[in-house]
Amino acid sequence: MARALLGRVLLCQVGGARVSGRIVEVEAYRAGRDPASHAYRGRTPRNASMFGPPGHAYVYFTYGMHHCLNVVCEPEGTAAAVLIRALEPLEGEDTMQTRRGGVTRERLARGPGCLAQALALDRSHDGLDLVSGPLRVTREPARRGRFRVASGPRIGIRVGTSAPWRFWLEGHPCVSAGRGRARATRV
DNA sequence: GTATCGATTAGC
DNA sequence: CTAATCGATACA
Repeated sequence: MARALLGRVLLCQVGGARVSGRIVEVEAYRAGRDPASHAYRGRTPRNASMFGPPGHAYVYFTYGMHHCLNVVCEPEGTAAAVLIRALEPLEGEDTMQTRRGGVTRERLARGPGCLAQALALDRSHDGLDLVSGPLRVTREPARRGRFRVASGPRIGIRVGTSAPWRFWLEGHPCVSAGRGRARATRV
């Protein structure tokens, strides 16, 4: 599921503007025994949407200042999700520039917290239907251009670090980390 | 009730 | 490397 999202377009029409970008980096958080998953210790008000229907958003707040967007994957009752870590901006670059404080195009949505800021996402968007709502992954086929899919350990976690469940378009300038020298496995 | 820690980021 | 900053979580 995580790899299937790479190269697809995420469209966001919240906050009175239309913004979109191509997904270039994701991480998978598995159901069951993935200790790095927010759902590892069961259902709470925070992670409830992870246990909800697939194809919906799980947006969480962390470090007292950042929001992050996930796509819920498994059937209702099974908590798995894909964290969307970075986008290549396509539409609404000006809007994203305003929200992000005038950083370079490559950095507009590079990193999960930056991505949510560029798209103006917060907890009010938790649970949104990503198929038909104002925030959605479009149905057009994935376009990965010249980029190949690479994989490696997930970022920013202290448990579950051995699983290579981070996937990105190798060499893409909008990927948040490990550009060039990352320990990566070609997929 | 208090203490600790984040699926992060920007800055030094 | 650390500060920022606050909700969730762990524990007394």
